[in-house]
Order: sequence, then structure tokens, then C-alpha cells
Amino acid sequence: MTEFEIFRQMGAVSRQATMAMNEAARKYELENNLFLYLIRIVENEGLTQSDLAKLIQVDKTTLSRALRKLAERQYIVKVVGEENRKSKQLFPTEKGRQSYQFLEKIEKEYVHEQMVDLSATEQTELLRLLTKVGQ
Amino acid sequence: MTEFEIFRQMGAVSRQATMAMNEAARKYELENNLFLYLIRIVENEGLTQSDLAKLIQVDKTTLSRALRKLAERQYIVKVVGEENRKSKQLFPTEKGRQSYQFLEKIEKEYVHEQMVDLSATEQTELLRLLTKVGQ
DNA sequence: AGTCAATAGTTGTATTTGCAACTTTTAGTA
DNA sequence: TACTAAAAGTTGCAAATACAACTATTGACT
Repeated sequence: MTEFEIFRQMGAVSRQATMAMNEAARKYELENNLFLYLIRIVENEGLTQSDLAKLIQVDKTTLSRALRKLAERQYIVKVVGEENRKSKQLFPTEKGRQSYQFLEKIEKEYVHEQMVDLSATEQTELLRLLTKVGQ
Repeated sequence: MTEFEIFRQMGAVSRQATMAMNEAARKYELENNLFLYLIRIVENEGLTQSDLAKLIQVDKTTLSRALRKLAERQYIVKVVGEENRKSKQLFPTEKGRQSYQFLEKIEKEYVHEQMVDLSATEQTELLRLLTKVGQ
């Protein structure tokens, strides 16, 4: 069954990538997926915690404590929304933006290495198909 | 950059699937990815722990303890290899095989639902491209 | 205005996770 | 045969994870 294989392959590739990136992010004290959260915050300044949770599909309580850690370590700041006081908006600090530069480079290298066997056309097609998964 | 998006999309889809499957596997006491390990053991009887770790890309110490749990709960048995006493081969019990039937159904339903927007041709192409990622 | 439900986020707590370090077994090789 | 390195698996321990349950804010409906 092809459907099975697709998800299983995605799972293995993703777990491998997560392990590799956490390993690499370690020297910046951004292991345990902290790198993942920081990257998204830099690229989407001002998004809320629940926005981020939906974006990367992670448990909100895990995210809450991870973001506290990122804030303690001065990579981000959490700001209570002015008009909507329920949510907290996330912004990178200067330190966060600097670390992002390094993380981005690491991610780029890793991803590029994994994709060498796919042509540009194949990559475009792969992305197109992936975005059709799960509505 | 397309390469980035591919991995990020895979990550989100995979995490979502993992959460959904763990939620569903809960009533069989097979949460925390135990379902994942059991499925692979039933489908690849006799594989070793390190085989399994490579197959699904998970940390070997995490796997070691998870498999102990699976064995304690009588879903699998661990057998020291006859010719190679370094490794332990994994086999499902009858109970393990029965649970597999339910898990397979849940996985099939979930996966199918996620793939409704892709034609059979697209699914085949998606799998082909995915298997080219990371050699 | 008042009630109710939904949304956003945090905290309590038990369990899981994963790095470091360890044992055991095997393979290579001098 | 003995030495060394690699491979397979386990355990100690500190930290992360995630389910329940909670507070706080907002929106909807009467």
C-alpha cells in the first residue's frame, strides 16, 4: 500500500532531520527543538504561541515551557497582545536574530545534502504534492 | 527556497500524524510511539533492535526502554540471536499480532483521510520522490 | 449587563527522553 | 592466541514531554 509507505518514509526522514539538527544546534544551546521554534519566530515575527503551535504541530504545553526557556536565554521576548490580551506575541531579540543566521546556514547545508538526488523540477513537484497532504 | 519548505512540510505532517496515532493507540496502551515499534516488528519479524532503530530513525536508548515496556506488556518477545549473541531479535506475541490488526486499521483510516486530495498517480510519484530524499 | 462557551496560555505531576558511560559480544589483525 | 576496535544493548541521571486541570480573557447569545 503506497499510502502507508508515504507516511512512514516521511516519518523516518523527519526524525532523522530532527536528530541531526538538534545535534548541530547544540553548540548554540538551542537543542530540544529550540532551534525550530526560534527559526519560525524570526521568519514570522509577532506570531502568537498558538499560531506557532499550529504551524509546526507541537503540543502547546511543551511549546509554552520551551518558549519560556528561549525567553530566559534572551533569544526572544513574549509580548501580551495590545488589542487581544489573551495571546502573547513572539519576537526575536538581536541575539535571536544572530543565532538564526547560523541555524539557517546549518539547515540549508543539511537539507541541500539530503536533496542532491532530486532535480529542481522534482523538488518543486515534491513540495507541490506534500502541500496537498492533509487538506 | 523550495528545499526548506519540503522538510518543514514533512516535519509538520509527521508530527501531526504521530500525535494523532498516539492519541488513537492510547486505548490499546500503545501510546508514546509503542504502536510504531509494534507495527514494524509484526511486519518484520525477527529484526534486531538496531535494525529497528535504523528503520524508523529513533534513538537506541529510547528504543531499548520502549521495547522493554512492550515485552513487559506481552506484546513482543526479545530473543538473543543464536549465531550472533550481541543482538536481540524481536518477535510479536499473539497479543501483539492481534493489536496490530487494530492499529493497522487506524493507520489506514488516518492515512487515507490525509491523502484524499492526491490521485493514485500523484501518490505513486510522491512516494518515488520521497525515497530519493537522503539517498 | 449576565451567562456560557471557546480560546490562549500556564502549572502540577508522572512518565519519557536522550546523552554519557557502561557491559557484553564479535570481528579484525598482529 | 591476545589485543584492539567496533557493534549491540543497557543503565544513571538530568531534563523534556504531555495529559489533566487550572486561570484569564474574549466572543456570542439572551
